[in-house]
Amino acid sequence: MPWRDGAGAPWLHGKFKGCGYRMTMPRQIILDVLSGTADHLSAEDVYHKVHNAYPSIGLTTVYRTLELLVHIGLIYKFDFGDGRSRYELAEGSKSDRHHHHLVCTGCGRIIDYTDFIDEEIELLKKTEKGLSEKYNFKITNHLIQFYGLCDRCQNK
Amino acid sequence: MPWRDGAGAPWLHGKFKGCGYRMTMPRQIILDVLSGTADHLSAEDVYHKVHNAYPSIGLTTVYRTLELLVHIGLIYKFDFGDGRSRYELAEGSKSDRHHHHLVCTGCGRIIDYTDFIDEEIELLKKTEKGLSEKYNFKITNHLIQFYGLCDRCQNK
DNA sequence: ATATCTGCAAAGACTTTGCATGAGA
DNA sequence: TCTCATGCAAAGTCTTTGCAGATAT
Repeated sequence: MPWRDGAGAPWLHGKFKGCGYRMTMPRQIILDVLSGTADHLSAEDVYHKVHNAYPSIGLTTVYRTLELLVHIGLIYKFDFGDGRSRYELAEGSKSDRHHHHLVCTGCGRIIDYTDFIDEEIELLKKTEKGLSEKYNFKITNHLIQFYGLCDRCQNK
Repeated sequence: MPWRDGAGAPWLHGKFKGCGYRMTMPRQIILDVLSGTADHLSAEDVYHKVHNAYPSIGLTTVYRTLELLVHIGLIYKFDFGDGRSRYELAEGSKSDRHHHHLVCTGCGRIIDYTDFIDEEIELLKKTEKGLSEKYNFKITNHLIQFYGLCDRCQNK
């Protein structure tokens, strides 16, 4: 069976094979789904979207693939406090800018922002360096989120 | 039954009553436990510690009390990625400085740090102001965490 | 006195695991 | 061919809910 013309098909094969993993239909389609949305999908969201193109897929496979993709570094896993994990493509995969999140504690809406990112990055670099030295802690990642009420939820 | 000489007994009564809640033994002891540790306890951690002083307490009450304390703003709830929520006293309660966390993805160890906090706060204020205006988003809280490997886990 | 709080048991929600079948390289 | 991946079902974990009895004010 030929590969679908998925978003990241060409170089993803290499990425998978290089790590000793096989490129399969479910994996391809899950990546397509993640590439094709700007939302922050939960495992079940992904499952439902994938189901359209590939009805026989199981939720287990979705979980296992997402875990794998996080491990490879192709996607990020987030917790926004609503009890389920959410996933989004890592920057390298798309022409996505590095961003952080505004989380509405009223309705759960997530807003991506890139404002002040340059200054943020600068401070983060400095902080990472300082913390690495002081605590001998090898920093690989960071998380910044703001919580509050979105415009809709303020008027209630 | 007289009140225990708990850490925050005096002013907490007021805080509870002012919000229409009753100050009970379980609540008092849970607060004592949270005040008496620098760790980031899970609900079950709290349950076990409270159990020593008050064996009849139920895990349900711990969950309900923690939720209440978060709601009142006396404690913060965190997710460090290990599947369970963790709690720590808010700054006002103790003479605790505002801090953020280093999370070791190897062993789950949490390190509090206060380095660069002043610069961080400054940038955060600026960012909060900018984001509030741009997205009409009323920011109430923020979260900053660094992930990586602690000294022990790097040598494995 | 009475509205709130508690503990137990059961249910709920999300995620992981075991295992036989199926599919990629 | 032979290992890796999948799907189903079942189990696992953390957390929430329902309800009768206990408790604070």
